[in-house]
Amino acid sequence: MELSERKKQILKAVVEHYIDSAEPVGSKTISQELGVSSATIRNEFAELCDLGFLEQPHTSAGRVPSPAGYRLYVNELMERRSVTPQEAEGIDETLRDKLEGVGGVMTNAGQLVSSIVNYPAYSVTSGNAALTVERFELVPVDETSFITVVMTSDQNVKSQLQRSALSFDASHLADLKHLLNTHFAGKSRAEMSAHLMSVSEQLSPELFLVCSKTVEYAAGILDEASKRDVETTGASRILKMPEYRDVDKAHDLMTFLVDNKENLPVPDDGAPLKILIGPENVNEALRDTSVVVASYDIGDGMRGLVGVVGPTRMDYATVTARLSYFAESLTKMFGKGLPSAGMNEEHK
Amino acid sequence: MELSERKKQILKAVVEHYIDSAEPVGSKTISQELGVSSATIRNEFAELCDLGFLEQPHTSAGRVPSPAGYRLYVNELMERRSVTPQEAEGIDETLRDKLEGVGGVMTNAGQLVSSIVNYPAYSVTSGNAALTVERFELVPVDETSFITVVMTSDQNVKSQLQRSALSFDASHLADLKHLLNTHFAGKSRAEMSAHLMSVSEQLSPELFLVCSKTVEYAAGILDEASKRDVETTGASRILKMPEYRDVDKAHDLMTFLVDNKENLPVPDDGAPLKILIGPENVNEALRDTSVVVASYDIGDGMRGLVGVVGPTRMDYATVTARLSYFAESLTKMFGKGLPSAGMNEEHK
DNA sequence: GTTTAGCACTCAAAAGAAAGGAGTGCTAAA
DNA sequence: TTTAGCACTCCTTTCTTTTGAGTGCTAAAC
Repeated sequence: MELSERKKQILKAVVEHYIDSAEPVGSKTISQELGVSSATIRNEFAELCDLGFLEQPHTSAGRVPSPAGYRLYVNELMERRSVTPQEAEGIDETLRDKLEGVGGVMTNAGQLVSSIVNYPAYSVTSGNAALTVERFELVPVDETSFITVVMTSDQNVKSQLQRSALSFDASHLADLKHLLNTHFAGKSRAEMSAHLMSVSEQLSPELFLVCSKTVEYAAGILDEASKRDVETTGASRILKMPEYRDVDKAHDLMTFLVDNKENLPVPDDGAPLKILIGPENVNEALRDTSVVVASYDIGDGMRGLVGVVGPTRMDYATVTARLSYFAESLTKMFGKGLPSAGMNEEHK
Repeated sequence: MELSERKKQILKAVVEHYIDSAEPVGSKTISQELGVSSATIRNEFAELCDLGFLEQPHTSAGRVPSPAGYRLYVNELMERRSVTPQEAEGIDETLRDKLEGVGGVMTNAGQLVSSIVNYPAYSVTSGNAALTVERFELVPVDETSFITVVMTSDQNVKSQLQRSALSFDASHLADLKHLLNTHFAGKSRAEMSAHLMSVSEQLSPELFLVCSKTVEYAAGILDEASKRDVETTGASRILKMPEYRDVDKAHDLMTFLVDNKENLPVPDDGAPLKILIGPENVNEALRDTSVVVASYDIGDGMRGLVGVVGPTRMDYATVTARLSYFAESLTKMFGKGLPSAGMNEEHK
């Protein structure tokens, strides 16, 4: 059954008032706004309660949106505005600042978002499990040590100084490098490990040791890259929100955000923006918070996620506008190629 | 003037009671403990107040240690115990766990300390400004790109894929490498920049561009390494402490710990352990907190710092014992050489 | 059939009043 | 010098009262 136009207006007004006052909304407030008497509003209130869109903290209090109310608001009632020029400018600036600073927008994405929307935020960089080693390079340093350079299929380069009991001259190294490249390049993490076994018999124990050390180093890089990484920031912002005046509640959410960040929602459909309201969150600890999460394109078909966590009384309009804009900006940046995107191994 | 033995005993008892109850301590409590009447204690209380070692929240309340009281306690009264076997075991285990995980004890040092002492903690890795590039290596990839490998004087290796408009064959690269190594290896950050100018005239514009890109990459590495890095963790632990039941107070400290971490005390005398009590902290925001900070040896004469932040009513005995043990363990580890200390460029 | 004025009613929160009790300071005696 | 005794302070707790925003319902007005 479809709600009457007036009921929608009322619901919208209640949600919006509640969002910026955090206080139950009374019939009088709404009556002034819509130009009908408070008695009429009260009748409508009662029906909206029956329908499950509003709730009453106690008999003689105003109304508060229920999760279903927020849902309807978000789906149909909310004006899906885009960012204002000022907002856009602010976000652009934040992005510029951080970009010039220490590389890796992705790593600070959470922090940026948090400062942009003023809620705690998180960022997920979903790992690439299909990554392989494109090539090995070995650069001699002195008799007993050399530099291992590993280039992965996403054109990242990492390197390490490696010492060995054996002494190597240039030709030995070249042989080892050839061996590594023919046997291990292009292989997945699992294949590399498996192959290491079969190679063991063909080599002298000493050489095998060096070889396996190198392969393990490479495997470590792939492992690291395949891991999903979740970072949260700005958790302390909740302390300024009336719903978290209760220290224990605040503590619970904060420790969840810090210690349990892996359980933050990571939607895997490709939707650009997802809103999870209160009990829609699977995770117990998020039952009376809302999460807005957006995905952006890293290139190579890979995606990153940035999310915002706040009370259900979240300013959905602003958050969605800013978060979308932020995610789109990131996508654009990766599309155009970052200053040194994919060419730089350093994070942070 | 030296305090009487009994006054010292009383002060010690008051501090210790207050540390674990967070409640003003009355004469009766102490009287039971010392076997003198409460009236006697009250007389002593009054004198200790006059001397500035105790304070009275209000007329009819018990006594609370003043900063000077804590100071005396820490300097003379506290039993400077070392960790119990159980504590040692716990810390060793924490260290082992994290060590095996993703490298860099230093980066997680703060987190480890926080979990060990149950207060917010921070870790400072003081940068090395004297670092130089030990050598450059250039590894060809294809006509227009190569891998730049930079090895710094602390034996760290970093590398980057570099593209160029120019096409390079092996001999060109060898020349460029020679150029880089003769002109820029062993130079400090500033010298490198300066030298880049003087080289500019000897090279073709295109070659100079490539050269300067490489040098800038190296300079960036040195910059990064010379920067002091402060990380804080466990800030939310304060929410469990009675002095931070007030959300605003908690918020202030937490945002300070997160956003102003650069202002956390970083003592530069070589003392292994330093305790800063309340107003002894220069920083306004730390005026009613105490900080215990220990330094550990990274090797090569470099030092790292780990610190603990808490209310002045901090459990100094436990914190100092555990923190010292932790710092000593780290020093030992770096001394013996970590699994791959100084050989691995990845952090985080 | 809506809408609205009117009114009695509810209930949380704020304000006030009273009781309780831990702790003090002071005095005077041991 | 120590301690018992006692009046006093003032925070905390509890209970009561007041207040007021907001409600639900009814009956009249549109």
